[in-house]
Amino acid sequence: MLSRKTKYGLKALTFLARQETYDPVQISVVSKSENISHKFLETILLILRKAGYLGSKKGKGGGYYLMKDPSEIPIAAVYRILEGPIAMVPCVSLNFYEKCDDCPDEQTCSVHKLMIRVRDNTLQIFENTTLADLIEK
Amino acid sequence: MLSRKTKYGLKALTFLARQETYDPVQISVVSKSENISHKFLETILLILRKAGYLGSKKGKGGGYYLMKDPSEIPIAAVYRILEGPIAMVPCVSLNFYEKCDDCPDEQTCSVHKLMIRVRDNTLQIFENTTLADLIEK
DNA sequence: GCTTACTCTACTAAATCTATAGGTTTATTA
DNA sequence: TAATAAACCTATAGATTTAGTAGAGTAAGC
Repeated sequence: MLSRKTKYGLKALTFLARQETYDPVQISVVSKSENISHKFLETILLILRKAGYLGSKKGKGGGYYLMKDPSEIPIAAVYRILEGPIAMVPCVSLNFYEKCDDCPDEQTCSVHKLMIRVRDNTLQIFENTTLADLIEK
Repeated sequence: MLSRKTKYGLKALTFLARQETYDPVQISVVSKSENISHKFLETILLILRKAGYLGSKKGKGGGYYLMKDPSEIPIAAVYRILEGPIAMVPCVSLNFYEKCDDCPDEQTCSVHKLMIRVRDNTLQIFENTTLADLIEK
């Protein structure tokens, strides 16, 4: 299941990518347009800013804006920041690898092999899709 | 993330599928071999039995056994029983469809389109992989 | 009728998710 | 320079889910 955090984050990013200019857009404008709680969106945008995808400006006329071209923001990156590992089990994660405590041998684990296939497939989509692809009709 | 319930369920099923005969295997045998809490596995196997994939026998010499040939048990079915929808958002789920409360129009939703692609890919793997495929080395 | 092993209901502890509250900081503008 | 606007930050609360436990009940076999 995709968390609301990630879903809202993606929606907010596409909203910003759809703007004609990259002038700052207020949180409240995004939150109203996309039906997202203002306060919740605040924390999400903050995370994306700290990750370097958004810039912000304080005070009147302030808001958030994209720091990169949408074509340079792969979904995989956004997903990892907001949701965490793309893999369904930590033992097949490339960026967040962890050994399963119950599994003595990954090589012979049936779930492991299956989940590698799922990861490769999902990864292929997430790495090769960028924000720019999402804003096309 | 794959829940432990599903992971344990898949491991238990492959364990049963690897047996030479389909004589009943005690929960405790499976739980020890696969490092799964006995009581937790109990509830998982019960679910799989009620779904028709396992049979059980009570009393001495009792246990669980497969009701179908491993090649007739697609991973997708097991996943849906134990984990729920394969889709990452309910609005792209085939079997558990639900409208998103925040989204006014699915046709123009960028997340929706993306998640349909992910679902199709994952589904393709889960539908075309059976228990029989998992037990091969 | 005793033992074995599955069945079933209910419960709990911990973690995670989805926010919300409320004050702080910074920038603009009148 | 005072007022205002808007992001920044920390903490926390409520709901839900997960993972596992407890313990009594039921059926099968010897």
